This record gives sequence, C-alpha cells and structure tokens, in this order.
Amino acid sequence: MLIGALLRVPAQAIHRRLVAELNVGGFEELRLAHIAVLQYPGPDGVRPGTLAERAGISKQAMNQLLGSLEGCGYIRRADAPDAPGARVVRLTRRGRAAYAKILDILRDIEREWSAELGPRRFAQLKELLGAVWESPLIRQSNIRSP
Amino acid sequence: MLIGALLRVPAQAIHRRLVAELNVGGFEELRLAHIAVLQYPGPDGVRPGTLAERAGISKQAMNQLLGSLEGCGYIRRADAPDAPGARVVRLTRRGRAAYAKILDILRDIEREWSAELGPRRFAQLKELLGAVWESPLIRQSNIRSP
DNA sequence: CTCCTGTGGTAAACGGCCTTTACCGCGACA
DNA sequence: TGTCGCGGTAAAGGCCGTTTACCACAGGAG
Repeated sequence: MLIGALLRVPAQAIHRRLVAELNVGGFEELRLAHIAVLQYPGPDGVRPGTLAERAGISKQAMNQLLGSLEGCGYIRRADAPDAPGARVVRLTRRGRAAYAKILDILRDIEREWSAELGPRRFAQLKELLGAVWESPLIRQSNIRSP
Repeated sequence: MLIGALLRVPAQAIHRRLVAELNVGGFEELRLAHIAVLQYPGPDGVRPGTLAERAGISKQAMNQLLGSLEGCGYIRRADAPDAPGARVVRLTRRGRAAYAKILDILRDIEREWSAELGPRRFAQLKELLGAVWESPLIRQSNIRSP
C-alpha cells in the first residue's frame, strides 16, 4: 500500500463522519466544505484571505463558503480593526457551538483510534504526522498557482 | 493539532502533486477525480461497482469517471468473462503508462518523506497508518448510505 | 412457464464547490 | 495625480458527485 491511499482514505472517513455527526447534532446546514473553515485553529478573528490559504483554496471560493456560513448564522464578517478595507471573520454563538462540537467529535475519534492502536502508538502516529506537517514537504505542494 | 487536519492536508498535497506531475508528464487530460480510479491496486480487471466502493463514491459517479477515462483512451470496458451483464475495466497501453507514472510519483514522494523523517520513522508512519487502515475504524465511516 | 426479486450497469437532471476572469476601494508612493 | 499593490468581492463556467430512474439478466417461488 502506498502513502497516497494510506492518508486519503482515513482523512475522507473522518471528514464524512464529522459532517454526519454535525448534521444529526443540530447543525443540519453544515456540509463537507464548511469543515475547512471551522477546523483547527478556527476562523475567529482571521482574515478571509488567510483562511483561504490555510484551506488551500482560492480567496473567492473561501468567500462563497463564508457567505454561506454567514447566511446560516454561523459567522459574521466585520471590518478589521487595524487595516482599512480588510475584514475579519467572527464566530457567532451558533458558530462557536459548532466549532466546539467539531472538536468534541475529533476528540472522540482520537479516543477510538487510541483505543485501537494503543495510546503509545497513537501518540507516535500523531507525532510523525506532525513532523511531516512541519516539514517543507507539504506546503510546497499545497500552494495555489495565482 | 488534531488528527483531522494532520491527515487531510498531506493527503491533499499528495493529490495535487500527482495531478500536476501527470499533467506535465504527458497525461494532460487527467484530473483530480481520475486518481481515485487509477490508484493502487489499479482498476485492471475490476468491476465498476467494486471501483466505486473502493473510492467511496456512487456507482454512477464512478461510471462517469470511467466514461471520461474511456473517452481519453486510458481504459476500455469489456464484458466480464464470468458473469453475464457484468463488465470489467481494462487498462489500455496509455492507461498502463499513466498508472506506472502514478506509482513512480508516489515512490518519489515516499523517498522524499523518508529522507525528511529518516527511513526508520517513515517506515513506522506507514506501519501505523496501515494498522489504522485495517482496523474497523475507517470502513465504518466510509460506507455510502444507499 | 411466469412472476418477482436481487444484482450489476447505465442515463439524465440537479446541486455543490472550485476556478477563472473581472472589478472595486483604499493606502502608499513616486 | 497617476499607478501600483493589497484585500475583498462578484459572476460565469466547469468539474464532480448525488438523486432518481430505468434496463438486462439470472435464480427461485408459485
């Protein structure tokens, strides 16, 4: 088995489970793409452009997601305090609840994996993935062209 | 950092790099979604429905991908030798070349990661991901509803 | 034999999500 | 005062997956 599928399939499974559990947990409007906005470390106080870069999508795509989330009452966009013309995302009460729910679900998943692999091996897995994350290997390939 | 992003970002980076390198390497028609068909262990001799299940998408979505790949000359669909009415996917020469190219790129990536982490730690990472893969944790969440 | 059901494949309509192209407002700066 | 860059926005188009629906065939029940 090569590294591509080893990473892709679990990532996809986690993604789908997040959406499924959010939908039955009172956040019916949230869809797959919205997770990219709400995931760690959360969008509160962050610029749209920064969020786009984090998610690896264009500013325009992020803007659509933000518009949709704003329409559902999860966030609002406010003027940035420092820069004129810039905006920042603010989580509403509902948005904070959804974000907290996401963290809950992820911690559930981590608990399950930890039980399956053993806590020591699970910690090792996270440590290794963290090392990959911080290496230049990823960033490079995740830059968008324009 | 929670497990969701730790898996998703590298997986996405690998996906994008695969497509980028395929496109400059003589396989311009291949797009992101096509990778799901061509990835390990390859579609040759496999039923469309099985491929759909592997990729975690509907049979219909897989069929569209197969139609597109057939139009570009990467595969053809033949009648299955055993079951009547069933079909199997066959790689053409071009399809085999693309599949080989994908394996090459993935091996390049593995080499780079191995150099970054050290061969011992990289092997450990793959082993741990393999353990997750084989556990019931994933399959469960990757089943499609209908 | 005929009906029914399950399996495997296919087709068309629709919607979500991303990219491309384009534009606006504002400050900096020559 | 032009114009450059930065941040954000808007609209059109395309890719991709789901939903709904249908067809062909085999195997069994009646």
